[in-house]
Amino acid sequence: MLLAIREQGSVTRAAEQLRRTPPAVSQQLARLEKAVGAQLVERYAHGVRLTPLGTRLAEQAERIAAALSDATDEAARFRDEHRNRLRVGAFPTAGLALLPETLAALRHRHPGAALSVVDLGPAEGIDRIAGPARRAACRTGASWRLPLVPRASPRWWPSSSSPTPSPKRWSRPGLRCRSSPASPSATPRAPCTAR
Amino acid sequence: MLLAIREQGSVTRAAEQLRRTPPAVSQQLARLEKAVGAQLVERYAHGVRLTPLGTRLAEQAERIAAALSDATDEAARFRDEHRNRLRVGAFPTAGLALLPETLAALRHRHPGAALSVVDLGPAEGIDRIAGPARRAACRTGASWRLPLVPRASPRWWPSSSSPTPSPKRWSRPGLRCRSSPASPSATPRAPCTAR
DNA sequence: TAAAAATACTCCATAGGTATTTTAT
DNA sequence: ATAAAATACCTATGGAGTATTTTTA
Repeated sequence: MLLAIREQGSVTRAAEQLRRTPPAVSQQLARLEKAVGAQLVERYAHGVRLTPLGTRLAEQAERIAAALSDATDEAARFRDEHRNRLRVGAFPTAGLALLPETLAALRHRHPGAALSVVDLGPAEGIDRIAGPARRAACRTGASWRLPLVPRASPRWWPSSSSPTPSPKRWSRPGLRCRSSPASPSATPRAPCTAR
Repeated sequence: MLLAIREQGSVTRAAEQLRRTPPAVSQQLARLEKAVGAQLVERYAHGVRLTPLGTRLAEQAERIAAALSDATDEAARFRDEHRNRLRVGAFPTAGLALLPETLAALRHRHPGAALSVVDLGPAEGIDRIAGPARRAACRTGASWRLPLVPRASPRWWPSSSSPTPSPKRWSRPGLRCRSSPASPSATPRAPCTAR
């Protein structure tokens, strides 16, 4: 507010700039002056001027505002860089049975995440995870007839022993997530999951 | 609070450091995480660790806190430097008649000012203002028998024409003050005043 | 006299506290 | 099982609004 007052040379115009009413600005200013213990502005005919101390404090306020906006920028940039994009591969049977609640839980834990699902046969698609393109982060699999042959990089988790977890526990934390700096990957309670 | 959490590695201990209860800190943290839109800490057995984004934001918070404390230091330093010390010289008759309400008004306008009064004869004491020592900022005088001989630097204001100003106007703004960077000087409605 | 700023007051949003539940090892 | 964190709920401080008065030129 001090910066707006300095810029506008008037409490009323500062209030306009800040989308506030003049008394709000005037009262904030009064509180600041009380806290500082000295006048920061002096009135004149059509507005208000900063005193020497007011000017100094306004310069400090500039630094504070800059640091503050740096922080919000930083956070926004970080969020952009680490936007969660998760592609899940699943064969239809498993996908139908497991993915809805898994995805629901994921959405709940990571509201901003961009989730997508690709349809894969039980055996194919490991390359999508292990291969250089990394076209999927996570997939379902099952040792049914074809033995799964994990290559070097994928990691496997066994499915949970409880086939139907209680909705209470499931609703929020049922989904275990292992965060990695680049992209968090999830461990749904599926027959078998690879990343 | 983020800084305290980082320093203590625990919400509870951070709360102790901040003289708050743990839920207060936890809720602030939750608000910040909601505002940022991402987790800033992760729980473990006996406390909490900052996430990478949390760490970055804590570093920004350090800058903000530094700027903030710089500002308060600056204000305190300014106040110390500009502590208002005002020594008024007056000859007894004028002092008795004029100084009480003058000083009361001064106190009202400058609650932090250190006011003092020295007793001077009508003619003596101009040196105290004009001289190199500047031992007084302001004095009363009168063209009674001895003509006043202002030297180079003192400035003179004539007394007010209204001998008894209304208490309403007098109480707050009746005293005109001319602020100078070093030491404000006042213009009481006195027979004659020099600075 | 006319503008802008400062007050008086009222209301509501939000920070913080107490009591309780959930989590992690 | 235990210590810590998170939640639910409540209270109260204080920021902002409306209406009014005071101030400055």
